[in-house]
Amino acid sequence: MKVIEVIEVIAKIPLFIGLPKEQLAKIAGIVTEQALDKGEAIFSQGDEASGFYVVTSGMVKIFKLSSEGKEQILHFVGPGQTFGEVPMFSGERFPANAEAIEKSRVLFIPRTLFLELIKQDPFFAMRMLSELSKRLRHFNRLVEELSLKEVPGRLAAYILYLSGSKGGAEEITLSITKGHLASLLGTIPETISRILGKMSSQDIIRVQGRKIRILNRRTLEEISESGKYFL
Amino acid sequence: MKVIEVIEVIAKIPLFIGLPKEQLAKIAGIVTEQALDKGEAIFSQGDEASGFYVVTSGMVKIFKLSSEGKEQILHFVGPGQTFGEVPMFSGERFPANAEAIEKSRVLFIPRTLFLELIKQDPFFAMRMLSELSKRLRHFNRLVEELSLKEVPGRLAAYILYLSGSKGGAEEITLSITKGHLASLLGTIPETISRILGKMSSQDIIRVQGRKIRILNRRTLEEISESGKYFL
DNA sequence: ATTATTTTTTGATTTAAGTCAAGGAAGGTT
DNA sequence: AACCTTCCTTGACTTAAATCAAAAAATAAT
Repeated sequence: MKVIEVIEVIAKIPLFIGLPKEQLAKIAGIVTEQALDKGEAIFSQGDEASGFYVVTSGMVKIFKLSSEGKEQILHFVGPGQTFGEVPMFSGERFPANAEAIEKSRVLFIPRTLFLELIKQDPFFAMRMLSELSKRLRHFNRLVEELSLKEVPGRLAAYILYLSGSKGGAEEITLSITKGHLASLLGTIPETISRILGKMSSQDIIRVQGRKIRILNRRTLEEISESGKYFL
Repeated sequence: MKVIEVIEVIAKIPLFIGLPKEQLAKIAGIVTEQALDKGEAIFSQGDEASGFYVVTSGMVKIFKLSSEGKEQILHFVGPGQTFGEVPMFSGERFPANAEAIEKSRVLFIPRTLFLELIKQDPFFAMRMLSELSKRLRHFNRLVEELSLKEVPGRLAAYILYLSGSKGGAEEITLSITKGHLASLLGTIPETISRILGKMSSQDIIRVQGRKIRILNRRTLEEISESGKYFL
């Protein structure tokens, strides 16, 4: 990857938006690129967090593993998004695992560089603050969904969320497999399959592969809000 | 509450530790105090976050409400601890409810004051960064416990956590009711009661009111790690 | 102390969702 | 095309935990 391309990528990271060209060029000179095959691990729970990552292509999953090997996916990270900043910032170890779920490329930004940036531009910390509080809100939502609702409610909320982030689109396309979706919602593929099947048979949605078309938004909202839906 | 007392309280808040006396005095001149009865609401989900709070006495619970009124407690806040900074910082609305669970007193610190502080001392933002990433780690843990483990595992982990925060003490005392504990662990009082009963009958712990004595730490750790325990 | 209120325990029952098992569908590879 | 994975669906069964109901215990109030 050329330096110019790297600058283009990092200039769009929320953390780095608004930085002067000279600083961006400096960063671009230090970051290293990594090519990853499908299924390749980037780091594991407990590893030293000596820097953080930006996805330039592909898709990375961040997940925890129970002692039996059952995984709970915390989130997926796609192009332009970053991961690993929080433990990097506090100098801790990574609290979760990261793995590419398809052929991907990531940039690695070392901690030392980051510390220097803060020294040079104190308001740089402000942007970081904003990012962290966004993350907190996201976790807040995750906790709410995992504990307040039953699986159909979580699934309905997730479909509406995807639709909403596209301005109320009637048709959405999953960027992940249904198995991954299951883990993201804290359940298993079989359960997701059954609920999607039931919702289809009741003409609430229409499912074709990874495409989901919303036929009855009202009902979907009810399921999401009340959490009640009988299989 | 006298100004001197207020200064003493806020000087111990992680966010304000290390600030010069003049700034502390200035803050103390602006904060307002609130006395709360048991069960009194401080703010509700959706309210404008025009500032944040510090508990000076009593206990406050932060919780979400499902549409049926079932509550999931996110955390409890005791003397010296703060709540509401995250939405205050990002200028959002409160994402949860706050309510005193006993007679309490809280200080209110307005957003405007906070913004001025950042302007005057950019490194003030650094302390905030550190605090936020600690919160994130905490949420991380909560998500893990809610989704990776069954209820006995969560309870075992919670008991060990309380013991651990007391340097491995064999006897711990709950600062909350068992009903609140249930909600905190994403379950109901009956289930907590049954699990504690079973653990007692197997001499893993001994329960007397809100006191819990650990008799068999090894087994407790196994339940926490494997998540397996049969009632 | 006696009443009232909140908290905790116990038992019977229901239910959502997990497990196990096995067949299909889809996608990629040679 | 035929092959091989990986992904998805369906069915029968099991189980952890929620719900419902009611009594006992502990706290607080008068």
